[in-house]
Amino acid sequence: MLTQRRSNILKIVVGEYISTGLPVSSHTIARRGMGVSPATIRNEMVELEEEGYLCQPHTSAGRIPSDKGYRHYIESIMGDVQLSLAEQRLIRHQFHQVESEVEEWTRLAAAILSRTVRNVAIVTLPKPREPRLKHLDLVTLQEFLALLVLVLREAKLKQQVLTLEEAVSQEELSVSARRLSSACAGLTCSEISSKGLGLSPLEGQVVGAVVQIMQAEEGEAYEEPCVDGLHHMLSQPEFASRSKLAAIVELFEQKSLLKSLLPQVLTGEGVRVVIGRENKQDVMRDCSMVIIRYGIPGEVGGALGVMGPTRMPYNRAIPTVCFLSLVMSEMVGELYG
Amino acid sequence: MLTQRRSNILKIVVGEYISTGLPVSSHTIARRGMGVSPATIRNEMVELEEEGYLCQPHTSAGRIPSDKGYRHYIESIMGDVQLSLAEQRLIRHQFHQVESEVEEWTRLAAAILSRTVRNVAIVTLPKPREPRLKHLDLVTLQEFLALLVLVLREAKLKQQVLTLEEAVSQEELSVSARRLSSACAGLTCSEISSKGLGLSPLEGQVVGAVVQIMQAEEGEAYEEPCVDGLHHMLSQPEFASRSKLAAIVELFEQKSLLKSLLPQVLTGEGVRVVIGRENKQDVMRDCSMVIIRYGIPGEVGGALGVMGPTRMPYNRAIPTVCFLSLVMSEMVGELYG
DNA sequence: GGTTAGCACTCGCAGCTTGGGAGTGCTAAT
DNA sequence: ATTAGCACTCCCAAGCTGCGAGTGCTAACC
Repeated sequence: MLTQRRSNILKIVVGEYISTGLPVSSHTIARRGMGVSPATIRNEMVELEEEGYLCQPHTSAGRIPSDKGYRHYIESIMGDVQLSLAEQRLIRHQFHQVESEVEEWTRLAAAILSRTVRNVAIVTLPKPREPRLKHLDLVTLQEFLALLVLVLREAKLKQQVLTLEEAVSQEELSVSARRLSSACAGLTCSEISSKGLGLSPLEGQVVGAVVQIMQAEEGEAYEEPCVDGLHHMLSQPEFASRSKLAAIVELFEQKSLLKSLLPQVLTGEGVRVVIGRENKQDVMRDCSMVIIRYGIPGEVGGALGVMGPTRMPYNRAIPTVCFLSLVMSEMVGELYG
Repeated sequence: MLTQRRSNILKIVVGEYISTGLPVSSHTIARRGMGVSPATIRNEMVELEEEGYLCQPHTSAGRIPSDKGYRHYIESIMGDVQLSLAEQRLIRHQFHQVESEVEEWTRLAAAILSRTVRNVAIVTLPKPREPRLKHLDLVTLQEFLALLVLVLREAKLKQQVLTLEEAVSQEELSVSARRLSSACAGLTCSEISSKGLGLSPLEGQVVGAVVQIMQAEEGEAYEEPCVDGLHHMLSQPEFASRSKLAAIVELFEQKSLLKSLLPQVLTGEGVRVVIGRENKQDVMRDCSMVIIRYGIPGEVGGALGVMGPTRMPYNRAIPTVCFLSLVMSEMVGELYG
């Protein structure tokens, strides 16, 4: 356990380094109002370094926090920071101004998050545990072409163009659509496929397509998430080197970070902070993520979070992420009942 | 008009500079098999520089093409390059492997384009001149919540959640939906709003929402386009400086380049190349774009193109962009009849 | 013992110098 | 018109240097 004074020093180092990006000297700390001289602080810093909370970029430079230092700062020093009420109101207000469309919410959440934390925000669409069909419809496009429209339980639309065996009128399509819609409403993909229905060839084709779409939906981990604020991250000095920068941009373009971001956040509730080398990927060893789930547990949910250099304003990121999760959960809750 | 020899020299300078990124010396040109000595070439290069086709980064460096040099290369020297038949087949094959969904096509086109040209590809979704309603449907979500689903002429879906005045059963919703759907099918936004229909309050609300959505659709220039391959551009040496790089990334994140990209390409058919300072935006004064329309003129269409440093492989970019436009036009044509 | 002033020492960094090399422009000869 | 020869320019990387920030150590102090 750290003494009170060391804890204070660590706090100042983290705070100062996060805001300036420069190694923090004993003088700076002394000026930030501990009642002792730089020399004393230096002695303490040696201890902090030996215990692994701080490190030096090189001899005769100031100290910067290590991953362990950040961790301790977040867990034991920072405390339970909250967004101010004014900020909370502002965010709520912005959400109420936007039309009630899920995709808009995620975009808005990403925009707010990236702006307040000045780093990259990632927000996935909410995904239900198991998609259920709500409604289906068929619309003729051309003689042999029809559009199959699915509405899933969570007000989510899917579409597919079907090439028909023979010309079918809109009338006939509507009849089939109505029949299938009422037969399959509320069912999951497997329930639909196992259900024996007396089917016409057309209906068989439609059901086949429905099952295929829903299976795909079920299998897919998440949709492509909404990403915003990449430029914030790229302008950080830690990405001065071309290679790091290219790696990060590529990471975001391929969206392959989903594969790693989501499994991490899926375990457990509450906000999760992954710092530096705790990340699985090597490219992210100088990055941190603050991520959280939102939605209704066991029902429908998504993930949102912010990513940036380890030198990230955690005391802004964590409360913002938490609050956005809360708001998004409420909005999703309202929609899905 | 340029003499044959100067034209040859320009051709070599452009080709060489595009592939290496280094100023091209008279020796290099001489080696690339003109039958004359470097000294002769130097004399010619002085002329070319005076006429504005070449420039020198500094005295005693080789020459690089100016914007005018690139322009002349593209218009008079490069000729009418085509993608090889093998490449054409490969691209066609990839398009046929993907499901028949417009969004997939644009994504695929962007992926192919960015990969072959090794620069940023931008592909918009096709947008019809004037949206027409094809079909609408209403689905209950909760007691006072219904989902309005619109199918527009081009197999495009729109959705909106409606908060109802009173509880309405799915039965009633379906009846209204059917009524409105057949009444409004094939109409444009203004035709719908001017049409006097005997409407229940519910139907009034629905029509209001329909008109609003369609107006928005009509007003919106383009949807957010599909962008791919940003990392290619960022790894080019011309974006070594942080400020340029940040400006470019921001440009793409804000998607504000739409406002300039699209008006440019909307005028006139055929491929359009915008080189360096010909670009309106200052950030793009070292960039070129190769852009083109696709779709059915006057009916439905989008834009696609590639953007990169002025030192761009135009002899790849132009044929690829043209061919993709052709393929996309065919696919759109098949769908929209 | 904890604290602190003083001081020597370390190290990065920015600025300067320097030598080499690539490439040009000019001139005179072919 | 072409070209060899040559002086000249200028970039660039490498090496050097002085400066300043910051440390660690030691000895004195409370």
